[in-house]
Amino acid sequence: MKYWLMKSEPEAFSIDDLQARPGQTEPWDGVRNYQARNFMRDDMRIGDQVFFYHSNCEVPGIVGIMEVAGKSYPDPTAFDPQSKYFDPKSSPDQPRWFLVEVKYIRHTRRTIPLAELKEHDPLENMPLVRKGNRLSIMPVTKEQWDDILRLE
DNA sequence: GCCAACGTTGGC
DNA sequence: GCCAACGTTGGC
Repeated sequence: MKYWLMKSEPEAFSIDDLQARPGQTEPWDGVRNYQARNFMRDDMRIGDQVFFYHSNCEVPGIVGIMEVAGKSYPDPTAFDPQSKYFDPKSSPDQPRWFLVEVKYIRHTRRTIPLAELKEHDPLENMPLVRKGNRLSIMPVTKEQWDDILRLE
């Protein structure tokens, strides 16, 4: 089993929004970055554990845990001209963007702020805490996962 | 294939 | 709201 971290702006989609879908999976759509796409398309497996991270908000940080609940498939929002994620270069025949389904597991007991993660030396190699990092989906090692949960 | 211009992300 | 960092686009 692998571990991951996925970012979302809470104004667009928050951990509370995910929780509000009990027993349902949620498609993690709208990712338009090749590296992040490749993680979803090629490396994520059902059952992988994922930190939910709130970005671009008052207190950016880890707010919960979810689980990969469905294998990857082409992101349908890329085909929809009405969608803000529409990409005319992606077609059902030759899809460019992919997503996975996720499901809610739990909130963390508190928001674990980015500022705190940055001060925690064992996490210094995480892309998340490195300057200028914009990757919205990244792998997390088992050691990092356990470390972060100890900060909870 | 280079690289300047532009757009986006996301912390602060 | 600002702006640094970075990815993408397109002219040449």
